[in-house]
Amino acid sequence: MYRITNAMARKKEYIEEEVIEKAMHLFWHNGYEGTSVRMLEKEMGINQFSIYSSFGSKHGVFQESLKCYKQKVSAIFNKLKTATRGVEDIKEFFYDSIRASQELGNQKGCLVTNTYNEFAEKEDDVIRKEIVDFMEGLKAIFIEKLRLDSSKDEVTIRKQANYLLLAKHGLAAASRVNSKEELEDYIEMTFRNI
Amino acid sequence: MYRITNAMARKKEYIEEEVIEKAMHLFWHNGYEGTSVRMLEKEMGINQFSIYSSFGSKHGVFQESLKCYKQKVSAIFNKLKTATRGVEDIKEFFYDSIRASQELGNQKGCLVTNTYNEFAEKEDDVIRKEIVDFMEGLKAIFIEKLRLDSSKDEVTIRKQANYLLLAKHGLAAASRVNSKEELEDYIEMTFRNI
DNA sequence: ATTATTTCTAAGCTATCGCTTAGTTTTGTT
DNA sequence: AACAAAACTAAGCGATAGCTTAGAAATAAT
Repeated sequence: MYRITNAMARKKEYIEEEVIEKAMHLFWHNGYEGTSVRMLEKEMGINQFSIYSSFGSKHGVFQESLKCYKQKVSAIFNKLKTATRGVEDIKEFFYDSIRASQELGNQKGCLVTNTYNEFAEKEDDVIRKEIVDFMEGLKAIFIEKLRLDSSKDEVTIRKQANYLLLAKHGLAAASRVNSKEELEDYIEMTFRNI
Repeated sequence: MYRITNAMARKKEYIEEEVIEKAMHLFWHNGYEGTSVRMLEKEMGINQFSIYSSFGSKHGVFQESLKCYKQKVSAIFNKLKTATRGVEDIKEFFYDSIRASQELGNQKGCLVTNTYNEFAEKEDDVIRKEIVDFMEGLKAIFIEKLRLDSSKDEVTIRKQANYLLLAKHGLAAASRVNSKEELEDYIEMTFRNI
């Protein structure tokens, strides 16, 4: 029997934040079901054992990927949050989202909304909470901006609901368009009467 | 050696049109990837052998299911085709679609649009053609109705493109809403400025 | 009744899924 | 150098995917 010591062990040969970013892009492009652990293994550049010891499960990798995504887009969120013009800021938010999606090298819209669609029929409270938080957060910001424009008018419950719809379907549209131009048309169409 | 005769053989114990309708509902509810051949076997009430001898492959079953769906909704299409009011008819088309979806016992929006989303990144020309034909057909009808309303105005290319977007995203929205009321709100929001 | 033909049931095929385990290698402390 | 702890490689686990096949059962002309 050896007594327990504080001997140090072998070092990790990868940085978790770095490999998760690669996983995120894979999930973004192929969806959750469309991404296998073997694919993750290849893309992340680490063995399955390392994946499971770092993140527990494929689901765990996905959760971390979602967090990574949220962090990547947080700059756009903060810009919208601190903006002061009103509805025009919301419109710009969508254009910022398109740009960010392209800069991140991905044309598959919004990872959160893609996930919302894919997980719609699944019973997965962890993911559902992540998504709903994101959507409701966006809705709250939208309503704030709306208040800036119509300081005299009341922001009715129904108007608030419409803004949640806008957040949901607007971002969803980004995942379905065939081109940047098409998405721009869609945004213009959507905002024509707000 | 027996000589070739015209002896008749055993009869099929199922009607292909009937079992395909059941398959369609399964695909509608769970998507293509979310539906396994074992599930089809159970739902259609026939053995895997029969599935493969009748339809060749899972893909074949899906193709027939899409055709079945198109036939089911053809009544709504024809109503829109022969309508004469204009944009108001398009709006009613969406409401008819909601009603039909509920009457067919399914709340998963439009099978064609769901398929469009699920097959977006797949290389599957057969399915893609089915979907594009459907969308373009709908767009053409929309433009016809638009002409009724603005007989003097020109129906620009850009306006036409917007109507394709409307067809695509409007139907897509139907697959993402949480309630009938939400979809109605979305339709109202969409049509507020057309 | 015999025969050819088709449909049926049920078992099994290979490939891949998410995940685990056995055993080796690397590490810092003793 | 001896040792415990952690991370590595690679093989393999049971379950399920889409699909096929072997053989029994049913059919109608002969």
